[in-house]
Amino acid sequence: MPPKKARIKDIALLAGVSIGTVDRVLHERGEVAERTREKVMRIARELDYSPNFIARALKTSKRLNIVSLLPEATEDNLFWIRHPQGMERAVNELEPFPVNLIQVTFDLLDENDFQKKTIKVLNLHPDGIILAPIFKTESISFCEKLTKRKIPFVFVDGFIKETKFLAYIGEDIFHSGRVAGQLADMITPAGKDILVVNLARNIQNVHHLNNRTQGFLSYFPESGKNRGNKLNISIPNTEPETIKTEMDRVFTQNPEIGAIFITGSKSYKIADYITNKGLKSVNIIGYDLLEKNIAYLKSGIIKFLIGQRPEEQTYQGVKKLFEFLTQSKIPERIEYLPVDVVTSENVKFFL
Amino acid sequence: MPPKKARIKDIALLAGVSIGTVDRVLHERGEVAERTREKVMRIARELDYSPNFIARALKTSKRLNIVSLLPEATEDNLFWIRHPQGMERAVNELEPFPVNLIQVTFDLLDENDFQKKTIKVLNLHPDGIILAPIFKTESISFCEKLTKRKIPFVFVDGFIKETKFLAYIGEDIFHSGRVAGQLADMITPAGKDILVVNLARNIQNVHHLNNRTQGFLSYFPESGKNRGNKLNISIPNTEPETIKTEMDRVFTQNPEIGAIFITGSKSYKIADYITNKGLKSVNIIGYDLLEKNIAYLKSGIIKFLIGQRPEEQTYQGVKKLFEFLTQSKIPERIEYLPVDVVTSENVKFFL
DNA sequence: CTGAAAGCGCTTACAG
DNA sequence: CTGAAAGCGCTTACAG
Repeated sequence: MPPKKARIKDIALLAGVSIGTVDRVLHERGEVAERTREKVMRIARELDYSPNFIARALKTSKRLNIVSLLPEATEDNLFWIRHPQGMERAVNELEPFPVNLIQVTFDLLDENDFQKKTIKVLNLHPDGIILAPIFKTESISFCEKLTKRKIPFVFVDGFIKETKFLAYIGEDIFHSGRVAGQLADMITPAGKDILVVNLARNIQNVHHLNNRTQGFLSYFPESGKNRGNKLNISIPNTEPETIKTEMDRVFTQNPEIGAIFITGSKSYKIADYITNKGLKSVNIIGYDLLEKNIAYLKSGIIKFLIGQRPEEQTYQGVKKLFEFLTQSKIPERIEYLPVDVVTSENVKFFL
Repeated sequence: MPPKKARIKDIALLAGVSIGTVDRVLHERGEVAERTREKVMRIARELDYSPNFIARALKTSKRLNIVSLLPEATEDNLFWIRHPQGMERAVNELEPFPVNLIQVTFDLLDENDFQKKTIKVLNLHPDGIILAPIFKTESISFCEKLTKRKIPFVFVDGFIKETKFLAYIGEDIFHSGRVAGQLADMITPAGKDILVVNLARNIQNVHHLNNRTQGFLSYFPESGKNRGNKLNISIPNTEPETIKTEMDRVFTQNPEIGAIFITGSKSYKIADYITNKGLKSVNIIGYDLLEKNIAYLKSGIIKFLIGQRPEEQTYQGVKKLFEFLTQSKIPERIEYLPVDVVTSENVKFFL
């Protein structure tokens, strides 16, 4: 049995003041004599006072403003399509508590647009923010503003360690690459070569994708059985023509490629190429449960997809902001979500 | 903007009665004239009234009694060790709302003990129950009592479709077997044989394990590349001696076994055998993240473990009971959790 | 600078 | 059978 929770009434009684005064002290609303203030604070601490969250919620129908700033999901970049769902699910679950969710999106390829949108976000008077820090410099300056205004922010998809973020929820990038490496090693004959393809549209992702690549490659010398060459190419855009040219070149020089690892979310572009060429014995491993990737997973061209639970990232982001804002619960600062190994047989559970 | 929520005050006003009367009608506390009752009910429906859960929680400090009835985790059966953690996490998260969690456990091998414990559970005046229906007949009769008393219950680990359960949260048993089949197929040379081992201590599990076996085997004719024999044995107990005898016999008759699938959670017992024999090239696939299984996963003897999120099962069980009991939210009746594919590289995320 | 009072929406005990 | 009132713990506006 935990000791009965102290109420402001208890504090008031012990301090010999009214509950109004206690409230003024607790909320730092000023207009209180310094001596009174100190006394109240001391007693509150002694009683280990924390406000009754339910009573507070009943009284103040003030809605919490949670604002997200994430890339817009476009025809060309569907990775971001599931993030909103997680936030909406969280708000629904919180239901009787009034939470406003305002979703602001920016163009994944345009720093200027991001910057414009950060201003828009600030004008919305957010109580808390969910942020994907795609553009590093711009994100840092935005985060500094947030810190100055004491607006807590949660990172998803990646984090910038130089900022004072409340929490990061997402992938352990290097390690997810390692998992992919292990899978490639398992299903590829030991003598075959392995190709890593960086399909980077925008330069911002380079760090991210490099990290995955490093993780992938790190598996082999330490634990792998594969003895083939490890090749590594970047394809500057995702036009079928470009991909064909680059891939043709690689395959001409290295006919013994047995597996391809694509570090971005567009494995299906490479799967298109492999299908057209009729290269049946090449194992593809990629990221993210985009519709087109899943189609190739089911047809067997893609063997594994690594999932990073985009929906779960934003779901937990909203929940953690809520708990911090309403109950001062401090979350785990860095929470790595599991690296999901997805095949044609278990994919249905992840949708 | 949703329309403003109706309060009992609004109903009272429209019905021309006091809020006390409205409350009596809403709570079926009787002592209300039939005409009044009907009028109040009609207006409540028209206004689409639902109680303000927060105000109710503030007023009634009645604690909710959630009781779990699960097998006891023993030295010999550690699968059940993580279920309590999920429930405790849920209760913590619900925190400001008063929830009592009482955990009752029974002996996994003893129907009589189970039955005794069901009586104990009923005496605890539970508001809702988390149940693992290991013993079918006994579980059915217990569930009937619960239904009669209008006590909602949630199944984990398995469900009995003949009962009126509120929800099931757990594995899709057949399909998880299929996933295992696919993994075995991927990592085993096409010409090798594949062995399925049923390590069943208690007969109750047979249906469960058969189901996994069926799922496993179903993969090959439809989608597999493996052309070897599929063997299937049951080992009646887990004594090293027994295992050695049985396995020796199988290997003598079938020296070309390339993979072993263990349908229960004690793959480590088979891994012990394989290690002692020095059979390096046999791939083991098993279930559940027991410590000993994980050790073999890390050392490479076990290639894959299938995870069924035991902690998540009970976590969601408590949350769903809570939401049903306090807010009448009806959950998805059958919720299959993802079949987790766990390797030595991603295991750390699942612990 | 401080206190007393009203009220959030509901539940409960009491008076009639 | 019905109504009026008190109170859950907090916040807010007002009076002094």
